[in-house]
Amino acid sequence: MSDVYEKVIDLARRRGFIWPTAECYGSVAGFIDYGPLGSMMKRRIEDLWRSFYVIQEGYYEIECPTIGQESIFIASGHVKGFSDKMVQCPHCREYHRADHVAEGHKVPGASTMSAENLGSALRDLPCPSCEKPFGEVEVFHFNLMFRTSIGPGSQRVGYLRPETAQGMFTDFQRLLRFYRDKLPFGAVQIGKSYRNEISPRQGMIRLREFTQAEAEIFVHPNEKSHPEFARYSGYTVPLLGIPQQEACTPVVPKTMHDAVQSGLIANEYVAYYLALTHDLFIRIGIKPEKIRFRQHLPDERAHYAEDCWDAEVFSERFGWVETVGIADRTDYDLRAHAGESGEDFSVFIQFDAPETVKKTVVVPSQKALGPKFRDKAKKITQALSEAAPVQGGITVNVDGEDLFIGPEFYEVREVETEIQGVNIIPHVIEPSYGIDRMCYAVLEHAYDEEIVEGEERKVMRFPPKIAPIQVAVFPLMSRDGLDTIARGITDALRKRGVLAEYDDSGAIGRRYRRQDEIGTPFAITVDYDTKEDGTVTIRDRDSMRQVRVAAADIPNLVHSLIEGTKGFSEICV
RNA sequence: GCAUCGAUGGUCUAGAGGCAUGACUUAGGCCUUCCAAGCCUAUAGCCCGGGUUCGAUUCCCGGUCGAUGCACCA
Repeated sequence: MSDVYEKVIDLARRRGFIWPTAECYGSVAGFIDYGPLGSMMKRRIEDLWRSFYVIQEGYYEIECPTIGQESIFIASGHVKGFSDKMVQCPHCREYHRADHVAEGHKVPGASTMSAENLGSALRDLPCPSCEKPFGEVEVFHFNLMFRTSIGPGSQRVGYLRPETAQGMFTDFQRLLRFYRDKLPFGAVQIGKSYRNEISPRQGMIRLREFTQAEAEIFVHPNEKSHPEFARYSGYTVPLLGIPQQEACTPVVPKTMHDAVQSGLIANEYVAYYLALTHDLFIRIGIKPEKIRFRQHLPDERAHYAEDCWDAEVFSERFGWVETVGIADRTDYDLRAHAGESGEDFSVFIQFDAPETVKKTVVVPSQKALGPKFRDKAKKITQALSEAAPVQGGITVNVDGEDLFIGPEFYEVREVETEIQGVNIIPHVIEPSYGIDRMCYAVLEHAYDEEIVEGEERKVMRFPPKIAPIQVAVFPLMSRDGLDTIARGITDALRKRGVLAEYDDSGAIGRRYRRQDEIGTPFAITVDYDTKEDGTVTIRDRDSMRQVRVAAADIPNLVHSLIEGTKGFSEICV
């Protein structure tokens, strides 16, 4: 038991936060089960995320299938781009990225080469592990997407989604209607995504099935000022921009206002969600000194992305872990789906005032054309209105025949037309959260041990809002009617919507410690004074301080302590 | 996926080719008027498959999971 990771994972396993999946069959790497307390905590984190994105921002949540048809992922680029060309050395049986090996030996165009060509390029190159030349090898694609088929005996290919984002793009037209054709708007989704990682390790950090919370915010390409930017413009966030990374200088704290003004962050939208993420991280219990925002370097950023930042959280075990990605993805995704589906993914932007455009046009005279040209009149009319406006006769081509139409058959007129607006393809701002990584960070950062009267006390210092069990209720002795009173208080708390646990087994000190270890923020104890004056003690997990309060006030008091509208120190006076 | 090492009650651990230790936890009881006290009792274990052997949890081989290194990856 050396580092915090082992202690945290041990505690999480013992107390029902995180379990290896299906242990009775021996588990599989990259999959985990959330136990009773872990599920509760994860749900509370997701709900806090919702309170930011859905309630505060007004981006409604949608829920799309985790299996998608092939076209979706052809459009998104995952069918092509989400796979690696791999090669196995026939001598030492090690796997390598074929393109990386070729690049290492300066094979021109290695990164874009086909599998066949890469195979022949590798023939005489030495294996990076055993140095022997590869010889005749097969270069194969390893796609990180789980592939399946839809329907019985069907040829229809499906994939388990590798991200939740595509659902918001494929529902774009419906969403646009839902938001009554106005930009900006956003939609979010919390759900499972799947990536068939080659070798997942690092416990909860790299999973094959994981939970993402993603927001896709659709904005006008030229209007990237967030309407609520004032909320976070003075908010300071630790930034590790490209300049800092290139100069190897430390993180700089900057207000969002300054970061946007100086051009470090591309626009207000990106900056806004950086600050919001920081805000959310603090609220779920991630330590401020273990948060930084790192900007993607130009070569790691997707070619279409305008700007991209990762929120990284420091872990004693894993170092800086990317937990959230916040990117301005421009119009790439919508254009991709427009191209693949042939549908229109644009938004009509109405001008404040219609623009009037003066144009000279040809107005054919139907009255004159009809009698003269009979059945050809219709086509001639059409051709005339598209012709350049010249006086004195126009030659038009109808059914391969050039016809001269005299000036008596048309009129050249100056007209004013009104243009009501323009069609644009919105840009997408995408904050994408790895919920499992957040859960791990919360567990690791909450873990604490201290020595109390010569005994080690393990405490999970979760924020009250995140703690799975919100309050524990104990009778000092499980007799003399104290247990009945305590059960009554437990019921009253439950009626108030508080998750309360009753416990009367063993010594009181042991019961406090049990709750400390699972991070229950408050404990109510019913003692003999309760029978006299109707008061109970309420104990604060972090300070271990106790105050007497009226038992009748407990449900409302605990509720406000959990919601954070009241702090424990306030009730101590 | 490769290489090395490991796997014993829920947790930590002793152990040997022939009855599997101890501690903590948990449960029940006694005791106890606020921070893992004490006493009694109980529950619970040799990762899976194959081989060698009269007999394997122990030795051998394969697998699974975990740790580490390499590779891979956000």
